Amino acid sequence: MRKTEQFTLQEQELAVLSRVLSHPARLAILKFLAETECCISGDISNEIPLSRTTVSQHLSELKYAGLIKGEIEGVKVNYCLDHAKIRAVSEQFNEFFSSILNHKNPSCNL
Amino acid sequence: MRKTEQFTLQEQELAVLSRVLSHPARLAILKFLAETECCISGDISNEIPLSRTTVSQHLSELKYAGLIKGEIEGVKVNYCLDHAKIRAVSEQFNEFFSSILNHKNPSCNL
DNA sequence: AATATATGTCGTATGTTTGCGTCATAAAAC
DNA sequence: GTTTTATGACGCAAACATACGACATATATT
Repeated sequence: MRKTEQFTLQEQELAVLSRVLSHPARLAILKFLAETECCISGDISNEIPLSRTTVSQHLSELKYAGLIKGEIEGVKVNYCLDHAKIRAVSEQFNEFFSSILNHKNPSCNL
Repeated sequence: MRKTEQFTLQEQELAVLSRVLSHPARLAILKFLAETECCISGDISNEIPLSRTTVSQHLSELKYAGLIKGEIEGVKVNYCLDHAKIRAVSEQFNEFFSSILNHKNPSCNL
């Protein structure tokens, strides 16, 4: 039903990234990982006001999108931000906003 | 079901903005409005590969979020970007990304 | 070996989004 | 005043997302 394939790759890509950022729990996880730098999955579940399973799901979405990395350490899993990817995503948003703002045309006066 | 109220206002706000940007049609509409500066609703429906009703719905979401403005002109409606709001949103994304990137801590080596 | 701990996967219920046809409204053209 | 045109609102079906308990797995501890 969703007709995403009708749009440009740039639009699809930025839409997917936006979707990943469109849940407050995922933003909270990113912020928490930024503060702690590295931490085990359990710590994150304790910090986020949702069940462990739900947090695990959000973590795997963030990982799938490439925003975070996870490393198994025995029974535990250590998660941390992928700074390079996040920088790239930040750039992508910046470019989009710049591109739509730099078309200043005085004929518009609403 | 969505437990958004459990999170900070900043997180909720950015999540809502991200959601608005999370559909390629809405990104395409923003880009089209940037190129044409001002245009009537009908022009947008013709440009976007979705039905007129669906485009109208996306337009009202963008309008509700404040990213675009619409001005009635007789039977037609003239839409255009709200540059100030878009600049503000761009800033909000920037601040979020900066804040999570500026916690460089050498103890993380994944 | 048995138990405890950390984590991911699966199934499922519920809520949300998307897409579109049909209808309502209101200005413009005739 | 009737018809045409542009648009939004409404209602519905299909798809998708969210949240979570129960289960599976695999490493540690005893």
